[in-house]
Amino acid sequence: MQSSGKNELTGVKEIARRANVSIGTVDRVLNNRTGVSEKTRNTILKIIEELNYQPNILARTLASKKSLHIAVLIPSVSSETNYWQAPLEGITVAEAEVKPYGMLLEKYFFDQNDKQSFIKQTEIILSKQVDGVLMAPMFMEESSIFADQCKKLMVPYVFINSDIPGHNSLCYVGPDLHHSGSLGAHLMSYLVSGTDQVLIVNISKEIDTLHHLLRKEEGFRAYFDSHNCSNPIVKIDIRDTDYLSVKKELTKVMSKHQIKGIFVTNSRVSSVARFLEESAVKGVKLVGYDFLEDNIEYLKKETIEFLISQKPKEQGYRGIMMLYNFLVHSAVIDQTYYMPIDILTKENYLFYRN
Amino acid sequence: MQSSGKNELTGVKEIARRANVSIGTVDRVLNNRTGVSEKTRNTILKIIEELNYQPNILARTLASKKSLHIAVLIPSVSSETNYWQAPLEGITVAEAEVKPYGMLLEKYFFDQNDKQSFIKQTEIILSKQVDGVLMAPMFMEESSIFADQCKKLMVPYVFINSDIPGHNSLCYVGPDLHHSGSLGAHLMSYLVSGTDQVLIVNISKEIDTLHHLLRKEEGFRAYFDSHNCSNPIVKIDIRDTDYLSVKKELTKVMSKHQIKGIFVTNSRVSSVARFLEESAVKGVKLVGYDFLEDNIEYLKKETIEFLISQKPKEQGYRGIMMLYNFLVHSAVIDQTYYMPIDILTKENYLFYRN
DNA sequence: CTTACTTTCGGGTACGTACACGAAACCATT
DNA sequence: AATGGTTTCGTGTACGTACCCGAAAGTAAG
Repeated sequence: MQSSGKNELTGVKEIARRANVSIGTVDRVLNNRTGVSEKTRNTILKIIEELNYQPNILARTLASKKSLHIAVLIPSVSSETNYWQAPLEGITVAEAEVKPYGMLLEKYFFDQNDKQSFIKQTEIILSKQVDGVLMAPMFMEESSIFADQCKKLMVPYVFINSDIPGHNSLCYVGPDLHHSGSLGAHLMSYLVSGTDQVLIVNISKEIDTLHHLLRKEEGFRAYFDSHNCSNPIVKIDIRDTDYLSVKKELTKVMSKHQIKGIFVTNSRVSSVARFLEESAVKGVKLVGYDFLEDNIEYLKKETIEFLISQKPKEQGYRGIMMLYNFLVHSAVIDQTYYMPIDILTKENYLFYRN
Repeated sequence: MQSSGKNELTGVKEIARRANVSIGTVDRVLNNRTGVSEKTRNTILKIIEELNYQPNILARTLASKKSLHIAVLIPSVSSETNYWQAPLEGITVAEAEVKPYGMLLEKYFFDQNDKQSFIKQTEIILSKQVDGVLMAPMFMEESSIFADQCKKLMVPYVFINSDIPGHNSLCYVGPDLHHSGSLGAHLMSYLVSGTDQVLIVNISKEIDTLHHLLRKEEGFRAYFDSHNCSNPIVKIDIRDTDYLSVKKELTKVMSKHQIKGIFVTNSRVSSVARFLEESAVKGVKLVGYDFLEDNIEYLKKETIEFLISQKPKEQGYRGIMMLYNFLVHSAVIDQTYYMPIDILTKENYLFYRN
């Protein structure tokens, strides 16, 4: 430890000295409060400019007994899928990091299969006084309405995991779904040969979330088109997420077609893997999504060839940090923060960081 | 903004009140300074325990006019390779982040091809009074000596990008070279068929850095062994890094063997790609390392099939943050922080974050 | 020129911690 | 008991900013 360079003439005190006023007046200018004549305000402003004054955040948040309240609105971790565990963890890490700097998080969870639960939570949030919102806009319509209400209250909000374009959120943190699907297709192209049939599987109960899956499907098809692969592509939507339903649908389609590769557009890929294993199907290559325990098991056993993951934990972390940097450091925020599209294999999954 | 929950009875003042002493005494205990009787020290310690007291970092660094001085010792960004640009960027980002909290970085660069320049810089660092060191231990011997000197001075040091095991550094931040090589092999196995010959290329001038490349080669071979791939593996070391030398060596080996896949163990893969293109060789699949502009160009043109990258920028960022968390938050640091092993393709490189 | 009222500003205290200085208490010698 | 020395502790000030209160200056009306 060494003593720092000292005698750097900076801070409100120096500004006050130069402007020949008290620090109180400088303070009023800085926090643009009333009670300063236009003349002195200008001289002070000029001096601030000259000095390139940067307020000391430490002292600021120490002196200010205010806290920033952030509402977090994401799906609950259901027994059906624990995908949202990861973003929640990222949010919790961020929480610990920003807490000493005066940011408090309040978490609200909703049921992915129940729009009403979402609406109810938004009402609660609106009744409180919050300074920012981090949300997963799963339900298009309802999320739009809530976002608009936030905008009216001048409360910045960040979308996470999936986007609703056109609703100028402070930022979107999440995957580029189209390219994500294209990458799936690229990987698949290594696994099948020119004439093999390929199956796309969408497994989702809610129409709203299905919409996101369709963007991946588009990307997938786009790759095969632009690389003039002539593989026939079959596609099914499975609207019941339990294993038996999945099994039934897959059995049907697999008997009808000679499928050599399957692309599952979300984390439910483990159900498909289970099906392949149980029915002892050989030679079918599987590509799917997300670093979940179930999926990794099948990756290890090489039932799943590739998993694509988009750093769900970091999505949560970044989302909070965006709000933090905006509200505390008044930083300029990019409108979209696309997550990297990560490829997981048997060899590298051990080193993966969500 | 809302006012926070207030009247939380915490802080030195509360401790002092409960222990019936002044805050000065509490302060002495907290910073374990001398001048406190064993008895009162124990009562204060107990109260601190009970309250689960966490010192306010803001107030602490505000009141303390000390700064932490960190020395950063990494290769300079040469014209030959700008790999170290990325870690430097990460370090710079971290610098901006920790500066308001009283941490100052001093950067020292050395020439990768000149051990003397490394030694000279370590001497300068030792002559200054620093509180921590982040270094790339490229030269085995010299790095060991420097690390030992740091240890003697009780200065924590973090290794970045490559490790020297057995030198209990505070932490190693970087890739697991063996697994990295295995992944290269896995990817290669998709690109060649059972009997094709595969070429491993090490391009490096310095023996010391060559050592790291050998760890990747081991991993590569290990994969082929454990998956009983019978592909014949050829290997060359190229000790001159300029293009003409690379071209000469490659021409020789390619004419002698029927090579179908090439694995380049570091970022020099673009030289090999250039060779393939200029000599109009077709049907040879190329896998190599690092998200560098030259490499990406060839990835786009599909001359390079896969690039493996290990977040060089984040390595720099994490390295600094390790020291920050250790020195400022006195956090417990894991001994190794392996970076994820990322796979880059034509489809996903756009979204890659170093 | 008062009086009353508004605008503009300075001084003081507080946030939670670090650290220097000096006061009080303790102990051991004469 | 008086002296000197050491250990133990309390008080005060500082870090850079926020915010309150009241003083000074300015303005308008009588």
